[in-house]
Amino acid sequence: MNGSLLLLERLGALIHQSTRDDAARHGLLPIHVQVLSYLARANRYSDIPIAIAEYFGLTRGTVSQSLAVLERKGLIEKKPDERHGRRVQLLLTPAGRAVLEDSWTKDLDAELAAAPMLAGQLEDTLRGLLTGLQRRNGQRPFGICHHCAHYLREADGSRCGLTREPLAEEQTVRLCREWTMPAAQSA
Amino acid sequence: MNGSLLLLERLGALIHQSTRDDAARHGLLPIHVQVLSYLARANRYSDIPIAIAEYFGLTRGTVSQSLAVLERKGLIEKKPDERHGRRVQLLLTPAGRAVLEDSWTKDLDAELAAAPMLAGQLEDTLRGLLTGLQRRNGQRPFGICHHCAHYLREADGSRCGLTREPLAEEQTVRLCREWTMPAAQSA
DNA sequence: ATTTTAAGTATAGAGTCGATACATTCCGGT
DNA sequence: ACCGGAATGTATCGACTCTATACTTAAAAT
Repeated sequence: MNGSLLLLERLGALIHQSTRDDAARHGLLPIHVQVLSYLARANRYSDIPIAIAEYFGLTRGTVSQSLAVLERKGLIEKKPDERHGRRVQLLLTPAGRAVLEDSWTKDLDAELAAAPMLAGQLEDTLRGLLTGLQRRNGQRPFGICHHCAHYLREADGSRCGLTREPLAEEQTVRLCREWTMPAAQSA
Repeated sequence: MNGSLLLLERLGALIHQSTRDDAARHGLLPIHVQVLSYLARANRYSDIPIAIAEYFGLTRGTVSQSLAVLERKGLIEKKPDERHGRRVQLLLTPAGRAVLEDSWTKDLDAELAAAPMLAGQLEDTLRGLLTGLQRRNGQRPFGICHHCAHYLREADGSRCGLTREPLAEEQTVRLCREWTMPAAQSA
């Protein structure tokens, strides 16, 4: 029995609570803010409803309704994808971006600065927990291109080996639902 | 900007998601399981609706409704408190206890065992984060008697200096909403 | 060309959650 | 003993989540 277990459970509850407070300040619910935060960090393969469903472990129907609310409030825009008939690209509006400005993470940041632990070590531990939990839940890991098995560095930029498309530098630091762990670090 | 920030945000989302999965297995929602888990660890000063509202940052009305659901499903019982006319003591039924048996924390436990960090160090860091977040949210800290400023060790057992009542040993390891940090460790 | 899969939507039902109003009990001071 | 406020719990309304189910349409596989 690990003593950190109850602490992590409580920490999860507090994080959820802080997110709820943030959301309430804008007349929203936690999942709304979480979706906005996700979209602010998703690349062009991942700013679609199905990716949100996978990321948060929700059904497509649930996500569809939450997105309708966000669109009605003018926080996101739906843009049909010409190349894939059925797909809808989700874009943050300036108003949507503004919601992310004041966040509980400011507080967390301050607390972390005072934490009596090496930052890198804590990061490694948390990353390990995340990866493990995701694997156990049968979820996609949602990493960034630079550390992806499909990432190809080329003479004049980079390319995704899965879609064969060139990648704008700005896209490669965003979350991707196609992310795959390279063989080298498959521990 | 701390790198652990996004990790903790994602970890919070995953914890919530795991809790939702656990709850769904019993036809419940996350908050239901969280309330049951809380009641399993609350002492006799803290197994009342108002304490749950404080612990999870919800209004009394919201908690009242969730408790009605749990009672209707036979997972808790409400027992009027003779000494305090209006208060209601909340007790887990065997069925309620059974819900807590299979939990995502089993997975988390396994992951923690493989974590490349000293258990005590991680615990200290997490405890610091918790305390800081709670203070920033203006919440009660909800600790256990053994580390409480009101805790009095006596010849034949122990006593709560706030209520003047003697404490059964079994009660002193449970969460208490009256918990106060001793001056010595007020860092 | 036909089937299967993927992606999104629509709808109904249970329940959360906040807001508001209300009832009851306790506790303070006078 | 009385009054007023604080604490605790409940009732009700409205917006919304979330699942389940059924339904579309487009892409992929055979």
